[in-house]
Amino acid sequence: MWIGPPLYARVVRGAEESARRPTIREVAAVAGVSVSTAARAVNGKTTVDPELAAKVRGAVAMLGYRKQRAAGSLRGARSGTVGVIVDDVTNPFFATVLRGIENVARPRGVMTLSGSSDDRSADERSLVDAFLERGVEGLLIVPTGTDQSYLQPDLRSGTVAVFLDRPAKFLDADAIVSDNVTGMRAAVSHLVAGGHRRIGLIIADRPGIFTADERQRGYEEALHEHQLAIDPTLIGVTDLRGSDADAVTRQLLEGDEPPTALITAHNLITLGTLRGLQALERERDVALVAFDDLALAELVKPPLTVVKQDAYGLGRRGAELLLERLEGFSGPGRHLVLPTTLVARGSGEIPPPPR
Amino acid sequence: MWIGPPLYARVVRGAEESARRPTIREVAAVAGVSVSTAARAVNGKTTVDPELAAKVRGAVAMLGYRKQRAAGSLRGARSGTVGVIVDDVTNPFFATVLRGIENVARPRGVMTLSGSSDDRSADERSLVDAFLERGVEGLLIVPTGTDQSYLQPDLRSGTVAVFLDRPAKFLDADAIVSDNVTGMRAAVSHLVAGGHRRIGLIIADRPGIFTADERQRGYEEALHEHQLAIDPTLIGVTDLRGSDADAVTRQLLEGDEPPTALITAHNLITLGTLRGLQALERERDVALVAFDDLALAELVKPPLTVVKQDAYGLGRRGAELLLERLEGFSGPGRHLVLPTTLVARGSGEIPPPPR
DNA sequence: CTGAAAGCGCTTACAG
DNA sequence: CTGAAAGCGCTTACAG
Repeated sequence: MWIGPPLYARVVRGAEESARRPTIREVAAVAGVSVSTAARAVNGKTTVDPELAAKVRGAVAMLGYRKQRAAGSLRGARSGTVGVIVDDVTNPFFATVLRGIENVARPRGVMTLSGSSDDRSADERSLVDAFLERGVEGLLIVPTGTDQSYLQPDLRSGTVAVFLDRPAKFLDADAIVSDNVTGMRAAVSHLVAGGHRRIGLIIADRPGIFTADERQRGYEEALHEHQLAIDPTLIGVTDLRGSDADAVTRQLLEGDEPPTALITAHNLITLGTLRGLQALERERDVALVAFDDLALAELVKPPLTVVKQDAYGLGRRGAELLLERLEGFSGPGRHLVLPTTLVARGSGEIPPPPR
Repeated sequence: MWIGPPLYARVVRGAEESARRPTIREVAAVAGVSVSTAARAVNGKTTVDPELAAKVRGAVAMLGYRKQRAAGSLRGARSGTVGVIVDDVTNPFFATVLRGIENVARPRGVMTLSGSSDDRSADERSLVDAFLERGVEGLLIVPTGTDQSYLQPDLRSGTVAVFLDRPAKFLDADAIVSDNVTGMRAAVSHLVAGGHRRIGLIIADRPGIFTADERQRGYEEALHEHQLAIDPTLIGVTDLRGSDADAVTRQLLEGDEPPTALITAHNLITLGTLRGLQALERERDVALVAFDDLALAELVKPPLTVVKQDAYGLGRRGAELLLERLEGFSGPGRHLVLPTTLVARGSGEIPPPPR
């Protein structure tokens, strides 16, 4: 076998001082086998003479060889990456979704590229572009409100997409969501059972966002079911992130016929509402049921009654749906709905004032 | 120009029904230019006739072309990815670090592969392996305790690594950490100034973990400075995640000469300690200063006095250090220390009981 | 400003 | 079980 000068030089120098990474060709040269055999050994194929495989392992260790999957993926090998887009990793709900994905994907050799869209469609799209350029096999997306039909061509050419927490719009794809309507109905029913008739809802101003719409629908359906009127003065609307939930809460409680109980539609709103209640010193006489659990929920006074979502399960099951398709499943989009759980801790069991 | 049958067929069919992604070659064919020119246009090089560039853009749109960076990175083009390893994304501290990284890297065209090590060295290494196989240009790592010298060969061949929250061991590399010692000293001094003499510390059992060691050192130095003895019966040790901090706290407070104030060494411990204090109904008479802020810290009773770390800054500045090296900076490892801030909210201002 | 050609590091049939 | 060779989709000198 003839070894050209540059290769020869590298092999002789070993891994000492080069700026380049060693290649499979160099591994093969050092091990004294062909590139094919070196590649087979590196990839753990069983059809390799154990002695040669050992030589290859030795060469790999000596050179500090690392396979570059990018090269193989050009020839059709899997890239072993998926792209994940969440609203904001900094929100524990989405961090938990991400961890659920990772815990399913990683043991199967799939790593996650991730990014936060901050619920902006433009950011969602630029993240999708960036991920696809980088060869992800699939996408797990918490979609923004608008429209996901832009993914159609990519789905046709083999990319797989699964939508988390909210379904895609104008696109047939797998989706996995929480049972927002039932969760919200449970919150309302719990308060009604506790004697409340004036139940306020504090929700973010996100028309078109699935979770917001569904939760509002659950609220209205439950009121209807309990023969209670939908009173717009009981519904407080915050900005997208719920950063003014504090003020909105106070306003709601300072109305003429204020609610005796409140429901907050997501975890960031809950923070503001708690602040508002504490500022008014009303946290012990206004009932509160919060959508989403919080780390300190049991430790505030009174402890927070919540509707828990299975954020981790959203990630896990979503990743499973994706991996099934990467391993060959094809068929129309599947829609999974994960149950929510009402956890009574105290704040939701405050009775209405006697009248 | 001769177009072979398969290419021709694809072009004629358009993006309709293929399972393959369109290539730059097809874009070039449709636009009626050479591959070189198509590539130049796609990459936004200015040395392209505007008319041809427009044709190329048209072909790109028509075919739904997406560049495969993997191919280019084989020829030396940048991969536009970095790998991030944190302890656990589910911990808001690390999620914020990750977001800080993303917010610096993404505008510069660099996407993040990420994973949680759960503070296990084996997981750290397998994540590093997985990321390097996938062609990351650099690594941002919250290292586990052991030893990072295994990265030496990769650093020599051009990989860049920056260590976050804790420095690397046995490896010369950039690192950015919080000022744990000063933060802990501030906590102790604050309590001493409030009249406390018996100040307990609840810390995780992580010998060799930089943050734990430094915080314990800060605690001991500050006691020394204030002429207070280091009393082992005032130091409670929890497991790695602080999941038994509840029990450890109660034990500490039920000793013969219990502390009148407590310091918790990280956010997960704080949750357990608060639970322990509430169970004993002592949260209003034992002072508490917590390392790390928490979402509901202002809303518990009494509101939590904390030593805040700049988690976001850790991510941002860490990413900046990394990008500087990717853009050519070389030199010995730099070490940055970010200040911490004591935020007095109530729990840390509880006076010791009169004696 | 444009195009033909080489080559990055792998994987993958194919022949032995 | 092994090896020689082709080729994935780009980028990059190089020649015009």
